[in-house]
Amino acid sequence: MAELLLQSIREKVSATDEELLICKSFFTPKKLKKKQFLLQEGDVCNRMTFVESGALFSYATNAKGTQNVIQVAFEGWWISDLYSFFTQEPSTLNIEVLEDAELLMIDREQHEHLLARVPKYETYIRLLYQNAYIALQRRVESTIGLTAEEKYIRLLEQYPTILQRMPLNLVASYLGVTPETLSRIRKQISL
Amino acid sequence: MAELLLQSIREKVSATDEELLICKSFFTPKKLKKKQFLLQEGDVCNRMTFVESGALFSYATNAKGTQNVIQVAFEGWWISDLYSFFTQEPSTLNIEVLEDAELLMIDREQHEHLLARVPKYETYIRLLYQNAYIALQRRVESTIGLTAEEKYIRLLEQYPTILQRMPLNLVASYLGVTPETLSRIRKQISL
DNA sequence: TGACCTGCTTGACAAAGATCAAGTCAATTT
DNA sequence: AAATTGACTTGATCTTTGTCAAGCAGGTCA
Repeated sequence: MAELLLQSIREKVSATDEELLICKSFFTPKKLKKKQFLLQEGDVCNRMTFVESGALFSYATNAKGTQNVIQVAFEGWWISDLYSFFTQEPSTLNIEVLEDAELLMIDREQHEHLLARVPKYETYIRLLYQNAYIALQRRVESTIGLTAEEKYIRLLEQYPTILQRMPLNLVASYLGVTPETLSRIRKQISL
Repeated sequence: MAELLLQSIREKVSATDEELLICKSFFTPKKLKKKQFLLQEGDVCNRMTFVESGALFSYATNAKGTQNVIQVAFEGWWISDLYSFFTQEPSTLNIEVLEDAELLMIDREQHEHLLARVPKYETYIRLLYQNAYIALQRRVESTIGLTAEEKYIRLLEQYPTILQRMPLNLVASYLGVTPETLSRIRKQISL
C-alpha cells in the first residue's frame, strides 16, 4: 500500500530496494472518508502525511469566518501544517478529506530518524520542499499581481485537475474570491 | 567575508570548522550597488545568492506593467529565482539591489558538488527550504484571506524591519495594493 | 413521494480598492 | 539658488469585487 510513495521517492532520487523498504517501514497507513478531518484548528500537527489515494485540502478560517484554502493534495502529494509540526504549537489550519483517502503518515521522531538513517530520504525531502517552494512562489505572484479573472485562467492552465475534482466554492476560496465572483467570472469567460 | 553565511549554517546544523571551510570555498563573493541588477527578466538564473550585507528584492512585471515584489532579502537571507535556476529556463523575475550589498554566490554545479560532498550542507539547505516554505505559506494565507489593511498590519507585526528599510511603493507592491491605497491605509491607522 | 441538503447561479446594491491627476516636501543635481 | 527627482499624499471618480437575498437543479434521506 505504499506504491505511490516509493514511486515518488524513486522519481526524485536513485534509491536501492533496501533503502525504499526502510523508508516504507517508517510510515503508518490510515484511511479516511470524505468530510473527515486529518487536523483540526487548535490541535498540534504531529504527522506529515503522504496521500496514496484520494484528496485532502487544508484551510484557515479568518476573522469573518470565511475559509481560505491554503493547499490541495491529491494522490502523490504531501500535506500537513509544517509550522505546527516543527514548532509543536497548536495549528491554525484544518485539514479535511475531499475524496475518500488512503494515507501514509510519519511522526516527527520517526521523520528525524529516517532522515538520519537514509540520506537519500533527506535528499528526497529536500527536493520536495524545493519544488513546493517554487510552486508556492508562483502562487504568490499570481495572487498579488493578477485580477480574479486572470488568476482563474492561470489556475485552469496550470492545474486543470483541481477544477475537475474540487467544488467551485473551494476553488473560489483557493483563489481568494467569493463563490459568487467566481461564478460570474466563469459565465463571462464562457461567452 | 563569509561570517554571516557560516553563522547561518551553524545556526541550523552542527558543522565542524573543516566542513564550514569547505562550504566557504565553494562560494564566490561579489559586491553590487543600489539599483544594480543581480538578475534580469529573460536571463537564466545560474546562481543562488546569499546576502552578507545590504538588501535585494525580486519582482515580476505583470501585463499592465506593474511590479510585483515576490521576495525581499536582507543580510543573512538567500535570494534567487529557483525555478529558473533548476530548470535553466529564462527567468520571469528581476532581482534588484535595494541597499549596497555584499553577496556570496554559488552556481548550480558547485551547489550539487557541495551537497554531495558535505551532508551537513544538504541538511542546511533542506532546513532553509523548509522555513522558506512555511513563511511563504503564511504569506499566501494573508494574501488571499485578509483585506489590504489587515495585510499591512500583519506585515508590521511580523516584519517591522521591511517597513523601515523599504520605500512604501515597494511595500505596497509586496502586499499587492497600489501605493495610493497603502498611503490611505497608513493615514487611517495613525488616526 | 416529499422534504432537505449541497453546489451553483443571478440580481441589486454596497464597499474596497484602482486609476488618474495634481500637489507637497526633502534630497540631489546643475 | 534654481531645477529636478523621488517618495509620498490627497481628492475625485470609476471599476472590481463583496454582500445579501433569492432561486434552481440534482442528489439524498426518511
